[in-house]
Amino acid sequence: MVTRRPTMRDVARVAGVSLMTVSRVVNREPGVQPETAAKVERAIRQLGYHRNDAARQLRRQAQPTQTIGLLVDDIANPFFATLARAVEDAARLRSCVVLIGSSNDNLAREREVISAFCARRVDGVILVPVAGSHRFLRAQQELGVKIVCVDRPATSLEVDTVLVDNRHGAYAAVRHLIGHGHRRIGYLGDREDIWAVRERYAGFAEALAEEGLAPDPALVRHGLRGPAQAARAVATLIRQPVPPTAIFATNDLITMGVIDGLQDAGLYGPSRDGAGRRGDDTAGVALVGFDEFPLADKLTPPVTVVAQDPAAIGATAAQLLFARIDGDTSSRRDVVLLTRLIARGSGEIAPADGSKQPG
Amino acid sequence: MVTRRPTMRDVARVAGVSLMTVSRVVNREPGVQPETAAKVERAIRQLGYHRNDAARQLRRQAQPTQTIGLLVDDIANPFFATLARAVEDAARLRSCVVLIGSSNDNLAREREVISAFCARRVDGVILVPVAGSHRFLRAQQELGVKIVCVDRPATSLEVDTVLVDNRHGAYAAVRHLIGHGHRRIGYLGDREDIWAVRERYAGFAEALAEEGLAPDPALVRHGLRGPAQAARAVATLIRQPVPPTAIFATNDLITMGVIDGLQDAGLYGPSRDGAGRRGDDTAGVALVGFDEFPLADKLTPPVTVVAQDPAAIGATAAQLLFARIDGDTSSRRDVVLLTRLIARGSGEIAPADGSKQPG
DNA sequence: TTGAAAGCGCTAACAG
DNA sequence: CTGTTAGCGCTTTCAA
Repeated sequence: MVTRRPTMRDVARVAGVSLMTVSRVVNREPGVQPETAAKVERAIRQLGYHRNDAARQLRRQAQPTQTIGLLVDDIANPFFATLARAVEDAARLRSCVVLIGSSNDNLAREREVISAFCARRVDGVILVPVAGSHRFLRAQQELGVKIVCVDRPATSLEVDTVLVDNRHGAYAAVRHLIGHGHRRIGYLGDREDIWAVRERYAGFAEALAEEGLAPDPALVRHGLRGPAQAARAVATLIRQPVPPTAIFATNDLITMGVIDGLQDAGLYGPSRDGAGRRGDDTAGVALVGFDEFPLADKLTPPVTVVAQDPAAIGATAAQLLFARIDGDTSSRRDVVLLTRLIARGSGEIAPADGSKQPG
Repeated sequence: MVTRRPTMRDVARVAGVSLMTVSRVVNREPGVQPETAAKVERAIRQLGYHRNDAARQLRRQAQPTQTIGLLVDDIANPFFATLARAVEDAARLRSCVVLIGSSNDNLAREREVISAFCARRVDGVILVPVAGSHRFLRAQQELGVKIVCVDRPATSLEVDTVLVDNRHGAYAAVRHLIGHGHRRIGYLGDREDIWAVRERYAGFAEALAEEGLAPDPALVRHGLRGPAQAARAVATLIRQPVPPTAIFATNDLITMGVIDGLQDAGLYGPSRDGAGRRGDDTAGVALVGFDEFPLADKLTPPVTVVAQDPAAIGATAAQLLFARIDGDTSSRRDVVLLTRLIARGSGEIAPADGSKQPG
């Protein structure tokens, strides 16, 4: 049986007091006789009354709704899921609730979801901005919705931003491979319209340049979406006349795809006597991937990665956002968190061939 | 600069019409002169007007808020993250937005989060119920909040539920190990107060019973929370005088911990010449885990699992919930989805010893 | 086709 | 300490 929700009026009637007294009790405002309050409490319990926050919000105008939005690329991705958890934890400490959405790297969808968030009057939004212009957010910003960008900066938007040192992370990864004797290093990257991806490519190129090398177009693949495409791409790379001896992958999904592709080719796995289906006497291809991922340390060989800390990113973003919601009007802040190279094995494999051939 | 949000009144003034006309245009109601509508549209754009859904809701009473809540154990867990994504996708098709929360398997926290959801007048909640009584949800249910339980049934609550065949999945896993010659099978399980865990244990016991065996207390560990505890537990199991030749793990996190523990003991990894730190000449311990997880197929050996389909679970739950929100008042429905044993290698390892010793 | 009035559930600002 | 009045932004109802 669905009953009408009891209102303060109902509670007031039952308790035999005025509506205002109920309001005061409900909101724990001081200055209510304990006995009166007790009567009201009793009525509240009896009726199963719960405050209607929407109505409350309507009246209290500028007051925060204690609701924020979180828009990530894909909440099913462990990286964003961990980030989301950190945001949620921070929000809960403030009795704030989190609306979640996945943009799927699609600007129209991002817009649509943000719109839905704003229609519910969120206090703020933490956003992994997709490529393209975010000018449409300006309007919301001017209406007081606080915005923090994460993972990538938004174009045409003055907002706090939390990033990691993508370029240096990629640089360190490639230096690491170079340090282990590699000269022919393949690059498998996500869509170039993603800022972080461009940064990582720049780091890749910078490390090569230091060695007097330049990215070899035959060893570079852009625009990979997901593991399947990465697996196919790596398969073509290693079938070339002079294949790469090492691979740099620009994110977790691509790294997983690369492992898949290399395993299929017998170029990833236990060092000798493995069931490699071809290239029996090869020592395998070295691999460093951007992004930590579950079980990276459990593979054979364990995967060397450039790790970001998604929980720290989420917590930082939440901290910035709530500061703004609390009235911080200082100029825009950019936070850059460090990445960390975790050497585990896959990145320390020596080149299979004699190496040292000129770039 | 933060401006006051424009209201319908503002739009009406600018457009030179009445507030009601604006309302009609905003809600695409028929019966407005195209020219009048155009004037209003122009004013709306000029002012950057957006409808205040909270106020709208207030007046439209019983109408849905197009907001649902999703409460999982931990959104950072890939299983729940994937489920969440499926729910979100279903919601988006209805312009419905999703509030997310993690209960951390804590009843008080569950209550708190659900409370926050209901204060925002969600139309419904998809819930992974923690152990304990959920009677407090009855009140919300009577006020019209639809509830669907997922992964575990809720006690003292009449609600639609989406489950998987936990018992049979576990049974199949253990039969599989028995079929490969194992008789001493270890059990590493999560907290017994979780319904699904009890079901899985029952399936484990049932498979053993068919073989005339009973669970050996020395090989059974309950109450494991997370990979670290599982790793420690497996370490003690295998140090026993007569260790298990195979392990059944009741969820993804425990499976990962087991792999960790076994790797440390040199009992998991490439079959020979591995860098096993002890037990050099052992063939390793067989392992089947409940739950699929990323990279399970990439480990050495690849991990045999009983897979659930979290996306299907989420989609099913969303379907049930939205049917209720749309007015389906039929009696409670329980959906049970099948699990699938995926043999990959770790579950097909033969017992290290001569085996065949009596239970 | 358009508009005026009333009121959803609540709180701010005053009275008593 | 408690109550009255007005009104948040919108929709419902009815009248023009």
